[in-house]
Amino acid sequence: MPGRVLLELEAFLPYRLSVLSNTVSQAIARIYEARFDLSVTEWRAMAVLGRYSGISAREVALRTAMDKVAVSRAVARLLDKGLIERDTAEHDRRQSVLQLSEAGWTIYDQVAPLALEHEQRLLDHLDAEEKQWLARILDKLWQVERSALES
Amino acid sequence: MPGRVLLELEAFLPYRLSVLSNTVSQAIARIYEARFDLSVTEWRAMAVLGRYSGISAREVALRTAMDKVAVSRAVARLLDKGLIERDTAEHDRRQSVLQLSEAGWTIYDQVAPLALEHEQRLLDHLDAEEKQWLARILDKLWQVERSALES
DNA sequence: GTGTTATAGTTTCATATGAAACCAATTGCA
DNA sequence: TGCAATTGGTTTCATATGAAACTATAACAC
Repeated sequence: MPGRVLLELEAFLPYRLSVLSNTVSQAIARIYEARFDLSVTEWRAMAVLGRYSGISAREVALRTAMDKVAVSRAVARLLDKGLIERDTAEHDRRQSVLQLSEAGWTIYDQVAPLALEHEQRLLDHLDAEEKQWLARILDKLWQVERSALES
Repeated sequence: MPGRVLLELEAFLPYRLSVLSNTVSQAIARIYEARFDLSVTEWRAMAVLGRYSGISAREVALRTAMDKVAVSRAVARLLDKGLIERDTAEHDRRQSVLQLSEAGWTIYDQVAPLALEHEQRLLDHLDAEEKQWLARILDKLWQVERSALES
């Protein structure tokens, strides 16, 4: 066996990120999937629409890092459930103009605090210094991947 | 609008983890999907078998954080491709005993260095201090979620 | 020992997903 | 102008996925 390279999965950053991210996301998802019958993609779309009302599907895709097919389907289901409203942009009739409906806001106002609460519970286990480093490191890694995507 | 809680997706830890993790994993996956016709689940199974030869499917599932259905299917495909071998455990004939085949090791020896190289490229953008904090913080968050799962 | 319960792994079924093809509106440009 | 290339969004199709049902073996209770 000539100097074989062994990959220690438990210590492999991409793997650790993936597992951590999945367990965290699933924990939160369980909250709103069961209680409000929302999928992760649906909630993500609602979350950006709560923050940026009136944006197009394309912008939802950009801001949620979902692909346009996923957004198209999430939008269709949310329309179906009456949680969002859709118009056509006047300046460009290809684009949609999306916003939460009354009913959508009612759900948003229940889910958003729950999600933030869960995040807080997670962050509560880190001290102030650790939180700062985490934010900084995520920013950096984020930018690395962003620039890699463009090249 | 009575003191509405707004969720800023770009600053929401679970979301940032998810996006970062996905872009990182996909970047690596592209390497071996195209070149070696391996899916993420297949490679993960191979990775743990490279490190822990002779374990059962159940243990593969535990160590990869995949569910048993996913493992079952990955194992089936890897057997098909001749990249792993399967026996039955003598002490418990329900359990399988899995290991990489000759051909499996040949692929492993090509993919493992590529994966580690990609990780390195990512970590190269962090200085020593940042790397230490990252490791420490991931450990902590990991444990939080682990203990949450048990309760 | 027999009956019950638990575990390892597979199969089934219904749903989720992404790539590619597609349609419609817009832009670029000769 | 008119026509090719681009863009926003949807649909199709083939594949991935997970929950639940299932099979086979093992462990436990009595």
